[in-house]
Amino acid sequence: MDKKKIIVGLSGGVDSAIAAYLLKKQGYEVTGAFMRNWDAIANNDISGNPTLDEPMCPQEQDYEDAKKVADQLEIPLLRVDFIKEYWDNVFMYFLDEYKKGRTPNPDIFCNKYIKFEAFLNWAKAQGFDQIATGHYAKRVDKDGMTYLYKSFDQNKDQTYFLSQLNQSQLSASIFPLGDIDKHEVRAIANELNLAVASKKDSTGVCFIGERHFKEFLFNYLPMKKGPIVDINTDKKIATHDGVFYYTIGQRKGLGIGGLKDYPDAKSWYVCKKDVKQNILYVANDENDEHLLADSALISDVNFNAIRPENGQQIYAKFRYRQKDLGVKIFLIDENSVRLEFDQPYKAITPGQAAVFYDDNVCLGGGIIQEVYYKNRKIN
RNA sequence: UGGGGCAUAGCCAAGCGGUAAGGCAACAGACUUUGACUCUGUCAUCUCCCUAGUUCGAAUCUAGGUGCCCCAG
Repeated sequence: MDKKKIIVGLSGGVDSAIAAYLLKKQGYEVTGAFMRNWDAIANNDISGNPTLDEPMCPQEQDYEDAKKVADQLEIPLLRVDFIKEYWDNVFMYFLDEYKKGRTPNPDIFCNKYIKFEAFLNWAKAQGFDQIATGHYAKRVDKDGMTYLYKSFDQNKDQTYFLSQLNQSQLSASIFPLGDIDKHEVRAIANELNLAVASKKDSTGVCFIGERHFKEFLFNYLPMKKGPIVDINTDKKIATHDGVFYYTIGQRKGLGIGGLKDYPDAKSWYVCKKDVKQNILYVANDENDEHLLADSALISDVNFNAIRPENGQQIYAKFRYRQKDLGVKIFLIDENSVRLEFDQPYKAITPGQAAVFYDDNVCLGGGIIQEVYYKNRKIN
């Protein structure tokens, strides 16, 4: 039997490097691919971009690192761009959501449309059997289905970002890091003497990078000042730069401090956005009732493998790196569900992903559409 | 132009003669492949509106300015 031909997305980081190494060790015929999906200059990513003035743009630096890794592992490295696809399928969506006053999660769409669609299709066309990535996630084949499980390293688990993948995407993918933790990844990289063994984990929007977020959005969304209103008194207490720059539960960046009428003032938190009237509502207590929700309507629902039962008790994650929270799931139709929370949860934000779990099984996920508290829609 | 009150960091605010609390904001770092939250750290030193004085020593007392507020006109 021929060796399976695998192409690994090499980002220039340590995770994908070790993913490639493990596959090679397992006997696959491994090729690396470096993807570039964001052109800062062409995409007008100017304000809030800390790396504009650097002699080598960060993607080229990452490419150099990926090249070093490929050379050390003795695998070929291909290069491919999906700049247009990224702009059309991820970034436009991202901006549209912001314009609606919601808080999108671009990386979930990046996986759905770029890494596991554009890239996957490209790889197949190049004659590869499967693609692999350095995601911390586990693929489990059982009963003729391909399931997505949380990674062994619970702290790094990235199934949240993979929740929109379907059967054909999952079955064409390999996640070599599913059974080891980050320390081990670093340790292997050190043993191999990899150039990127100690490279800092990358953060920020995938393929774009770290940005001063509000300034980054200034590039694409016009500033539009309006009132910040105390939701408990309905009084204007400050001015904002445009409701879409803020997200529910946000504390930093409001610039509200030391108000005469609030001698015991604590920190202020965003609890509601009125896009139409351009009003930002805030509450003066991190435990304010206006931050709570007890049920939500989830749209764009995808189940990775099987559909849960109607009314089943499961867990949901409403933000990456947030604890799994107990919910009951009610199936409404093919693409939407309603979640009833075991108890009120804080800062549930429309536009963000709700990802469903049954213990370690990632069932799938969707986009938070409407949020309710005590049967009243609060967004 | 009579009386009273107040002037402390970006904002709110302690201090009442002994060598500038605290909170919010901001900034930095940690955490993090969204965006938040969270945690840690920094943040008044010819300084407490200005000037002069009393005192060993004043943000704190005195006098005079300046500005703002309230009451009465």
